Amino acid sequence: MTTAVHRPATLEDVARVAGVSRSTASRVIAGTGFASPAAREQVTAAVDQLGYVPNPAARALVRGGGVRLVVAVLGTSAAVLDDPYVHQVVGSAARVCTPAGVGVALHWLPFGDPRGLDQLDGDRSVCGVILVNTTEELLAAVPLSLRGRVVSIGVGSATVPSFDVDNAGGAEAVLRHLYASGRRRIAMVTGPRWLPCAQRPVRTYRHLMSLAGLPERVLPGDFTAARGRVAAGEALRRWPDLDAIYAISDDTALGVIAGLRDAGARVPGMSRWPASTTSRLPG
Amino acid sequence: MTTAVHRPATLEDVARVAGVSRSTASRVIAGTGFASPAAREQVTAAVDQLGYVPNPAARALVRGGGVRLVVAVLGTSAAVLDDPYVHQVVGSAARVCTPAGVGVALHWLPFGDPRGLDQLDGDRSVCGVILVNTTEELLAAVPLSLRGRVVSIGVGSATVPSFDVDNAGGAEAVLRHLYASGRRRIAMVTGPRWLPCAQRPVRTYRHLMSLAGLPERVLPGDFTAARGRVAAGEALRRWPDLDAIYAISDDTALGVIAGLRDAGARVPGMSRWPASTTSRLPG
DNA sequence: CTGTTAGCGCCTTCAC
DNA sequence: GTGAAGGCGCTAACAG
Repeated sequence: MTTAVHRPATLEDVARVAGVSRSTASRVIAGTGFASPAAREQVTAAVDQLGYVPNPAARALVRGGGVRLVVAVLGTSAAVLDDPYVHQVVGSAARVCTPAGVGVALHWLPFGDPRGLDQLDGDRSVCGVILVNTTEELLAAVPLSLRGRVVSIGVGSATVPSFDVDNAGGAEAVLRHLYASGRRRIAMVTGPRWLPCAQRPVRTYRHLMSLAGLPERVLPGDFTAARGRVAAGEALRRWPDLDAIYAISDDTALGVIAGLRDAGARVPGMSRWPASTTSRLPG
Repeated sequence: MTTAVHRPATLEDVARVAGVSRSTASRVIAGTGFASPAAREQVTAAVDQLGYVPNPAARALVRGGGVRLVVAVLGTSAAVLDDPYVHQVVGSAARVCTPAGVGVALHWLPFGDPRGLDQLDGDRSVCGVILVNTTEELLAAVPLSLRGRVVSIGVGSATVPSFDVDNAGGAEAVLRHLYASGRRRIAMVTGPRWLPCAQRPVRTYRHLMSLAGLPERVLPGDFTAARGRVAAGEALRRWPDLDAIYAISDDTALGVIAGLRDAGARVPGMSRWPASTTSRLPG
């Protein structure tokens, strides 16, 4: 029955209501240190009577921990931050961090400018960093004081642990599928040249094509739909007999599909259709 | 040339190096209050000599502001937090909040349980809330002390401002496109029944179908791919002459495509093909 | 214009 | 077992 303006409860309030000191309240709430069953009882009662929620900011301040996990994405422009893949990383991170009172931030690391990371390690509110689109150069630019708080998706190093999805396996599955459905003239739109972990699917592609005695047709991409669209046109021009395009990243694949439609090709199938049949939105 | 362990610089350090007091340093850094050009100069020099970054947690603590923006998603299960749409909201929010030192958190609001919001308003570290999948009930459950810090995507109220995309317009564009490409037996897989803003495209669909003298074929969906897949099968069973399915949400659309392929239908086109031609992954 | 003085909410030694 | 005291890094009044 709070009558006044509902000011969020503080530890002080809890302690007062529970009839104990702040220290005791803190101990039972943080679950650290000793407390008599009686005190414990009082405090927990007070907590949910007041709807008390510890303030992560204050907690982080005194503990020296941070309140933000940074997803740092290397790219040639800030547009990388709009990539669905990045969004998925951020979303998953947010979900995991929320119960711990940790928020997620999104940083663009300009390609070729290692100072971005220096800024992060001067920030006491950062408790961890996830590197996306990691290169060897980026790994080398990780400040010492950030070690132990950084992980990488893709390539890692002795001081930066890494994890990744099975790029090669995925590529193999897709290509075997295309082969099984009869495709024999398969082009590939790659990821950026400078990204190490994007080379794995390319190697797999080259390997499988050579195994099957099929021609290698590689077009450089950059994970964007725009590039996929253009690449599709190039592919059709260079290799008119194409019967499949393997594009890395969902965005690129959608761009490729758009590009194929632009050119009047049918997807799936890649056989041309009469231009007049091409659907278009009403003006 | 720091030799010792690189402890992140504090305002105190900056003030000492600049030869001024903490207050002065604070003023020029926060850009608030007066400061002589000379002092300003000293301080900024010290700042980037030390690589100083203000601590958002400490700042939030004293200012009474928060350090986290919460994206709160209403849904029947925690799985809603994995939705690509939610990820996009979180990603965009993170991008915007990062420069302000604000992190993003992701909360699931169990459908029919309004207490989730109460917890948020007891949390001093929360500076704002974005409601996703908002219903009237949810709007009514927004605590008074949260007013002014909450916005909604979709429906809003007198105290909760809202914004939204043009659902109806999007639906109309898609349906006109299908019509223009010759489709006349178009089914629709909807969003959840309980979500107000998901009803708009349904109304548009019904309206346009009746305008064109076409049959209404509506199947309930829930934004998931799984439901889309099942719905596609149902649609084919109930209306074997179908020549298009309009699905709301990308996930649902992908599920529908998968369901159509399960049933041996061709996409795009929706004409059946010989089952033997159906591609499948190699074991 | 600048420095001094109080805290923000919480945790963590310390005595008791 | 418990309380009192100090401080995390920063800003917002105040005096000078």
